[in-house]
Amino acid sequence: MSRRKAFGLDNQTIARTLGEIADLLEIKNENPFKIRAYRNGADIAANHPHQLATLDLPALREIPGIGKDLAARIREMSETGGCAYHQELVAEFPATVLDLLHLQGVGPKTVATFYRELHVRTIDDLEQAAKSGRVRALRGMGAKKEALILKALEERKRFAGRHLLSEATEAASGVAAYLREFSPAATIDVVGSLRRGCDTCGDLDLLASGASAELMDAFVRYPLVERVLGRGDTKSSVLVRRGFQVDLRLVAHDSRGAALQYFTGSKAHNIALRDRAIGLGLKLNEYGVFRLADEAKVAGVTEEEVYAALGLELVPPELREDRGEIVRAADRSLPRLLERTDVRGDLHVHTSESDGRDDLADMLRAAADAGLEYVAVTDHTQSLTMANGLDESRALAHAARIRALDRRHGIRVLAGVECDILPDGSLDLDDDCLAALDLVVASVHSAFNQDRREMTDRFLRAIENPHVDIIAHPTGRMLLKREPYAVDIEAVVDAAARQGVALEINSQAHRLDLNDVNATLARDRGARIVISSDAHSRQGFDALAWGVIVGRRAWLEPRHVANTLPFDAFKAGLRRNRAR
DNA sequence: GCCGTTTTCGGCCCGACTGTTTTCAGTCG
Repeated sequence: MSRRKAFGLDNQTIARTLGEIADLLEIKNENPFKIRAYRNGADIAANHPHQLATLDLPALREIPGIGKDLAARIREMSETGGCAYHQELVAEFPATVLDLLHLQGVGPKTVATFYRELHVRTIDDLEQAAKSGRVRALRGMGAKKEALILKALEERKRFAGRHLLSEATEAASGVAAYLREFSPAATIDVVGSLRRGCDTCGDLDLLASGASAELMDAFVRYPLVERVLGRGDTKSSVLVRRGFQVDLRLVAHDSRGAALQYFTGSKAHNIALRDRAIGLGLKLNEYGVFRLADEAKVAGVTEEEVYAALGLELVPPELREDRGEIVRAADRSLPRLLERTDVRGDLHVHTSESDGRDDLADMLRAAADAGLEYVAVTDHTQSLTMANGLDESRALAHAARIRALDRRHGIRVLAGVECDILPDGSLDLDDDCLAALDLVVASVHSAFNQDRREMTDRFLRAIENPHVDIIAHPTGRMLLKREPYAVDIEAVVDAAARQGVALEINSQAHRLDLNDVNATLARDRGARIVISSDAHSRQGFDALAWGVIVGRRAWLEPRHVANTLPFDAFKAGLRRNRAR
């Protein structure tokens, strides 16, 4: 297989361009279905497990949602690095107006008006226009709208919008607990992208079923509320401390199932579901499933019943992305998704010997308390001096201490290291040392700015080292902070599959790396996958829950994840222990 | 712009809230 990638054009870049075309068409007030087609195309590109730039025209057109035009645009981008249609649109509306779309309460129509009437091109232009009272003078606007825009501009500066899954979960739990206390008879559910387990969340969606109207008053009076964005009888939105937008919807008890389904999304999943409903002579909304013929309600109390009315088995929330789950639900062949309790071992754990907070014995006890059957202790190596990384002699001495504690705290142990992959792809400890350990996790912590070729070769060389068992956090992304390294993940996955090296889903909430899409790719290409906590303290094992969610979003079953195996079977399956 | 076992034309998911509108457009999810 050729690894040459024209312009190194990745799916995210294609997705961004298609998304911008959709935004610009929206500002132009184009055909909404054309806009949807581009939006859908962007979504497909962002979530496609294989590099679209490597596909030819017929292969692109085989992807549902990619037709003649989109396929041609993707090919054009792959070959030239640009897209004439996109440039044409940018000539009409400067790309900077797209920033305006991200402001709360500002949509494409408003952006078009600002640009046409006030020549607003940038966020700063808009701020000046609003401050000088020019916004309120526009037709359809007023003093209130102008004040709202100034507020949105201020908030944009304060809150950059998105939140880690872990933080969002914590914030949502707080609001939900408050609402449950106020209205014990109601059922409070967390829905939206949080329920689907997305790695970051823009806002938090809560659903209250069977609550009295007073719950809405209680909601907008939640002590952490900083601002009420909207207040209605059945729907309200607030901003709470630390920049979380929280939306609450109220429905009757007998619509809970339909509302859970509706507000969990995703949008693409719901559209596909409603389409299916229509085909069955039914209508699906947040209140239930209804016969089109006579409006009779046929389901809505539980989610199971809603899916059943559509001839489907219940789809786990993590799969609701319109990535084939509906067909599988119709066949009753959805996977038996991984669960936290399936994970028996943790293969990436730090102690105070390097940069962990707790000592070896405490970490082993905590791992046992977390219900684990085995744990690999993998402290950093010497090139990470600020983490007090181990050289060969310390690594071997540490390994002896680790092995001495095997079974001592009710848990089996493996003596390992998290060995740095140096910029040239060689490893940070010599081969004799690595060979003397039970397990070697290898990862990149330096020279992040290497180009795609160098970084990819660096990983490939590390994978070729026979002492490497696992590659940790393979793309190096830091959610909301740092993009992934420029690396050809497909090439890394293929090499790992060939060499029997496992790829890690790192469970740290700011990493979640591999992500769901890449984990699916790894599974498809036959690479071994492990889910590890990267714990740096006794509490760090809790993070495994996040990694499991990523695995679920990647459709992983227990059999796809090596550390669901019992200790002996896992150990025997390690690359170093297999006859080659 | 995409799609098709009744279709190559004519469809394409649905509802709540806000502000400025005297009946509705825009935004959001």
